[in-house]
Amino acid sequence: MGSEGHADGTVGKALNVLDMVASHGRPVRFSDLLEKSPYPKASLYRFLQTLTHQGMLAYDDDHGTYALGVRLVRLAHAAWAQSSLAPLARVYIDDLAGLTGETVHLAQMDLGQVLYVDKRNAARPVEMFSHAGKVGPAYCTGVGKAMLAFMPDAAVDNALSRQSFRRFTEQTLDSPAKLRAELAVIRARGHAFDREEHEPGIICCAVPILARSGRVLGALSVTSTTARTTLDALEAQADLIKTCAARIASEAESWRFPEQDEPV
Amino acid sequence: MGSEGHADGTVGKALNVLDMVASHGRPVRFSDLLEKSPYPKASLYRFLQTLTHQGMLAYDDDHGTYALGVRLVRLAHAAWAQSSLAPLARVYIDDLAGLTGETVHLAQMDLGQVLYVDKRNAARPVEMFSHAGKVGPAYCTGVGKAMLAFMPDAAVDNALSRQSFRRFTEQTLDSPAKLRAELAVIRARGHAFDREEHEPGIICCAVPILARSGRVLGALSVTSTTARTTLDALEAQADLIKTCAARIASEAESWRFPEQDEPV
DNA sequence: CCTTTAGGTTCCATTATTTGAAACTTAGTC
DNA sequence: GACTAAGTTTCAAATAATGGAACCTAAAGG
Repeated sequence: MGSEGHADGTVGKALNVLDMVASHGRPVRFSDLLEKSPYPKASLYRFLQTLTHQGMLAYDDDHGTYALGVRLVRLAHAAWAQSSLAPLARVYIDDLAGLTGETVHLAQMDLGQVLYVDKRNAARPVEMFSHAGKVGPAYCTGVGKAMLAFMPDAAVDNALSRQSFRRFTEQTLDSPAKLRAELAVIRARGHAFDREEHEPGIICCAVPILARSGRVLGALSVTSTTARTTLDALEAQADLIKTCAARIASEAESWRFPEQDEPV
Repeated sequence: MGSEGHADGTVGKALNVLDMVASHGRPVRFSDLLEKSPYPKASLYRFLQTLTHQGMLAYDDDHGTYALGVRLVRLAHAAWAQSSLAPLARVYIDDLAGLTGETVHLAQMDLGQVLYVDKRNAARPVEMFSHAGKVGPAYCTGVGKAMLAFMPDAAVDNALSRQSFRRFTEQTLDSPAKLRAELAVIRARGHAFDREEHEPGIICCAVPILARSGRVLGALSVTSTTARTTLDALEAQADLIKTCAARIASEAESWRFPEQDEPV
């Protein structure tokens, strides 16, 4: 929430307003926004007008509320298709989910947060859009730690400065120092664990997806519950996950973006 | 496509640039954009800088290309969750897919185009994000015609002015007159068909999702192939689909739901 | 080794847009 | 019918956007 960095120019301010609507989570009234907003009434009003007219927001006449507009859904489809690993990783993830019989997550780093871009749930299929686009903390998730462990120092510093280090469970690493120690271990070992650090009973084994250059492209994890398996059993799958990650990385290197295809 | 609305203000122009990047379909170089752009070099440059700095675009240093940024994926998740029918329709769509054993689409109208917001594919599950966010023509799809048939005249006029009326198949209704005649029939009958008007072999039966006020919230369709079934067989399911649509509408009423039509 | 060229970036005086206090208009209350 | 809260419009002043041209920089050509 309270994010608002330096809104550069009018566009930045307008996008900031967009975020304010998004972060509210449900349709929001003008006056509610006005309270949270750093902008004067008239300015906020005009931003909302513009964004609505542009289809980025939708205004509900009956309730007098603003919500995010469908144009965003359309843009996001393109964003997901053209700038996430998900499309090219799909077949490999399917394989991995099939082989392990567990839930597989594909994530990327976004401003110090983990952004889930794809998911395969062996048990219940579908439910995907509900997870793609979702964000989580980097410091207490397997994918987050796997990516941090292989990022350049400057990027790690930046990312760590954005972590809350809130203690979700007994196991949560609740300080930069503890996390940095763990990252060293992960870098040496090549894979990360989530030892119920984010949610009780949820464990995972995660590996980074690395370009040949060493750049972190994303991370891949196999997730399960303590009721069903153990960390050791998950670690036994580590090589399998690494192989899958390597395939995705290799695919990403040679990726040529497809010509605009036929719609629908 | 030819996105050319009147860009109001700086924000509108910046969003137009965003669309230009999106419509290119793959990472695009500055000079490629410059050719398509109505803006002078320096202005385009600054828009790209701003959007990149804002996370709406991502710049690839290695290739010197711009692509849509992950911030959009995050925003879209929120948009989808708070302003589409999909979240509240999910359970009903699952039912319908189970009962019919066919592919079910949930769509909404967006600037004269059909925007698919959810999908259940009985045969192959998943593959969802790849369809949610996708757009299609309104004049030759079942969901598109179902919505048009129940929209107010002004909105229909507006939507029709945006249709290409390209002939995808022998059956495509290729003029406003033919379409308007069909819409009258659909309004009287309560459901629409796609008689292989968009893709050969693909047929569907679609119904609008209407608020109590009569406002069109979206549309629901059951899709199949001529190889597997017939229009008559699909029509036999019409009441089932209508019931499902009614349930979704009723669910939507009790939720605060933003209006999303009224372009320009 | 020295052009030339193309793709990209920056400058800066001019111009158009944004700004925001205040006035105004509803729609709802007491 | 006066009072209030919520939303909308106005307008001169302040600010940001504009875009032609100059400027880089790296690679291609002579």
